[in-house]
Amino acid sequence: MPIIKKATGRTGSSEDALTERGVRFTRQRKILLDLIDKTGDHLDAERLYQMAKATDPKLNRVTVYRTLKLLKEGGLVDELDLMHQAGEQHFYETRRKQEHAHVICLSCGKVEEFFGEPLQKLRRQIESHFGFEIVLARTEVGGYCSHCQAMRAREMREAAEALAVPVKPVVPVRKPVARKKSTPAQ
Amino acid sequence: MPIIKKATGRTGSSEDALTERGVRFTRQRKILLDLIDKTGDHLDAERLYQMAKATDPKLNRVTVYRTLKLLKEGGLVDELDLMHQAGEQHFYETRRKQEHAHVICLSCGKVEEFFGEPLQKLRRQIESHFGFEIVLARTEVGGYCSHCQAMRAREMREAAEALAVPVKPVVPVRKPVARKKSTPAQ
DNA sequence: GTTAGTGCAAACCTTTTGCAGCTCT
DNA sequence: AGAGCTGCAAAAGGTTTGCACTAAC
Repeated sequence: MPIIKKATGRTGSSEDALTERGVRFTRQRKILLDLIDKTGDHLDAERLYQMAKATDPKLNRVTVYRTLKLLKEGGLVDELDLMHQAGEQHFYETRRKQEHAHVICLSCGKVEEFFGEPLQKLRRQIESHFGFEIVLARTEVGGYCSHCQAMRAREMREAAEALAVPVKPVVPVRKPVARKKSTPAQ
Repeated sequence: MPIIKKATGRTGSSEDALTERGVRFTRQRKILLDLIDKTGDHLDAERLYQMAKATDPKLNRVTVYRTLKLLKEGGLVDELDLMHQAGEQHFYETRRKQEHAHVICLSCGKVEEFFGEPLQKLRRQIESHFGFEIVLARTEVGGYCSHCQAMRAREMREAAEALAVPVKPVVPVRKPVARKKSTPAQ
């Protein structure tokens, strides 16, 4: 398997990061890298595939997976799970200099990014504590954003009133994952 | 879907944690909860299934998944990805009072746990920064343990000597996931 | 002209679902 | 008795692989 050179200088685009060591910067890879780079969002493979098809209708889903694997191994993109909020797929973002945590609202799905010194401190402590060489780190936090907290409180109150029982906190339930159902003869 | 009561007291076993709110503490669930509780390891669904079958050969894989989902939603167990070091499966551990990070060696697969104040500080900062209500948090760190660092250094030196080229650091490559292959007519 | 990359189809692993029958309480 | 749970079979979602062909260097 080819190994791609880690981005060291980043003179301009990410193009410089590839090329060395026999890795080819093909049309397909250019499209995909551009998409990941330019979209601020966290995209998953399927969405990336759909977007890439707009530019190149012949581009195959498999190429998306292979490219993502390459970029991931080369340290150009990071893979996220986002707490599996929407299923088992992975999400991708271009690797940034500054490490950050992802904060996911389990109700509305909004993702916030948190930068802060505890992350650096954590990293240093783990390295010195275990003599560990960190290659990648990922911290994800799931819960409820301020907006959804208010909404949930209201819903809970209304439900309680409707049932005429005293309000009692309930363990939060993750929204059921929207699985695509087969539509048997609609 | 039934909701199970969060463990509040934990007087002895985890049994008290269930029972309320119509959730039944069945033989199968007892077996599985015991396994997760007593094994220090991080088990995935398949391994858990195999181990449970030793006690109850009729226990079905589906029951494992359903039980894990229940325990997860009830906050009794935490789900880990362990950096997908071994594939796409999830790993489980009983929820502990003290939050901790998982440190995974990408070479030998060893998992260490790190407790430390940066984790608490991170949590507090995220809560106050976003007004976020944290339900669960997960931080995973991948890299090389001290043992494997030495090993990799040696291997690299040897490879370099064999090729008679100057030593040059290489981007670490994740070990290929061991996929079960179909054995077409051996 | 080589070597690496692509597309296609088919496999693969992990997890979920539908439903009839069983079992706790 | 009845809600809740289990097992079974079958499906789904997401990802990977084998192979012949194509494109980048």
